[in-house]
Amino acid sequence: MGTARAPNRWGEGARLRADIVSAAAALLEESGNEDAVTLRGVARRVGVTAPAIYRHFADRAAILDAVVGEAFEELAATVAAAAHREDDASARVHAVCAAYLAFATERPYRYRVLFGRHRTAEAAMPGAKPMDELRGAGAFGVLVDAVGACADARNPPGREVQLDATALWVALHGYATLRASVPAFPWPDGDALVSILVTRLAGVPSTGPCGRDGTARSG
Amino acid sequence: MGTARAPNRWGEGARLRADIVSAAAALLEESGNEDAVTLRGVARRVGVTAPAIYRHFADRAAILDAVVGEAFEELAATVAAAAHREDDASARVHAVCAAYLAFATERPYRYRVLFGRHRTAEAAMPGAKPMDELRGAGAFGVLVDAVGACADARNPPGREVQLDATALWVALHGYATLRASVPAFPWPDGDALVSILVTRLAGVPSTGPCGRDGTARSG
DNA sequence: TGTACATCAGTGAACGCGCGTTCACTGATGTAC
DNA sequence: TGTACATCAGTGAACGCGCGTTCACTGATGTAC
Repeated sequence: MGTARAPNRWGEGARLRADIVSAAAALLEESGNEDAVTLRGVARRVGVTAPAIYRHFADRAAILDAVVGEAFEELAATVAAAAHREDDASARVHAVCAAYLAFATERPYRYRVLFGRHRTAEAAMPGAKPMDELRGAGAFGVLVDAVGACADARNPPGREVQLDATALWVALHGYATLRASVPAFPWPDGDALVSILVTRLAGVPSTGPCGRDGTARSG
Repeated sequence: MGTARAPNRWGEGARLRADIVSAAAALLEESGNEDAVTLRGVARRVGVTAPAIYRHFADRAAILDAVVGEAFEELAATVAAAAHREDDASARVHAVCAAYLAFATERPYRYRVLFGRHRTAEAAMPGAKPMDELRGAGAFGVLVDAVGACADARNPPGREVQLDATALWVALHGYATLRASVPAFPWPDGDALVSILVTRLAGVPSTGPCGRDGTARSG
């Protein structure tokens, strides 16, 4: 693994930084374990000796922080793109949720590292922060906007958009992680469960009038 | 840490096994990290040398498996007890969900190890299993029964109990893990979110008639 | 055009550490006769 | 009641390993004069 690599030329040292983050993300995706992403392993993967990492990152933790930051940006970009593709408010909520779940399904460990870390410095900070200081605020904001637009369009006023969006997010996250962790569970086919979560939690119709139920399970 | 310990007497060697599992669970709860539960760390905690572990466990992984097995039993017992304390069908669903979340809140890392492990031998098995072969089937069965009894009592037929219970479980899991991972998020006060999830996903009223909304947020 | 020097991007060797696991052993407790 | 032996429940030393990190260094590329 990790063929030797010619040194970058003057002024191009920053390329190694990007390669380190990519290698760390790939290692995370393959090992499925944050602790398996070692500094030496990343160096091997990139084709560089271990001390070379220190020119770009203060320590091992900084590498993982960079992976997390990049993953948050990817997630936000993914759901924002899905939102922009849909004009209809209800369809947009469904599309955003589908994109969110697709990200979690296709990159399960990258997704996991976003919200699955405990005991980090960030998680240890007690009390609420303003939303815009939270990593992940971008993706959540897209969801809030989509749910809000849908509420404006057809729901009675008084529904609390932030609360609805939070409930929906929580449910999507649970589905994303459990489906990966407990694949042997008899999950319903297709997107039956997603439809139920979206329609019931955000008050968004799936098709036809604003009903409570999602598509029936075909089983 | 780990004061020296007199050897068990003849026939009482099994006591060490129980102590090992307890120590491993405690280490998990304190470190917040499965990989931090090392065989040597457990031995230190128990007050025994490392090789003594091998009299009771084949290897390090077997210790963690035992912790997981015990945690699944604890969770099932907790939710079953909550269910038995309530006669009213709707109140029972709420009580079961509250007990589930309380378990996850009070023992976050023990909870996390139940459903938060990826790439285990079990998780790698593709395809669905019969429910009763799944670890965690006990706790989930309690939830299904509670939701089912509530549906019998007041909901129109045709709602799919298994599907409703799955949606509810997924949402509870998401809430339990996210609240621990992202404490800085502006979570709604009290059990507003839980009420919403229970009432909307399982069709269970919180108080009064069978409405769609949970208790309003006081914020 | 040449040369001394500065800077960049990394290498190679070494450190101390804790880990999982194996091995031969020890001392206390029980059992057969 | 005594004694030889078996079993149990562990100990102590050692192994090879990969880890994060530090240190002095090398060779290529640029710049000042």
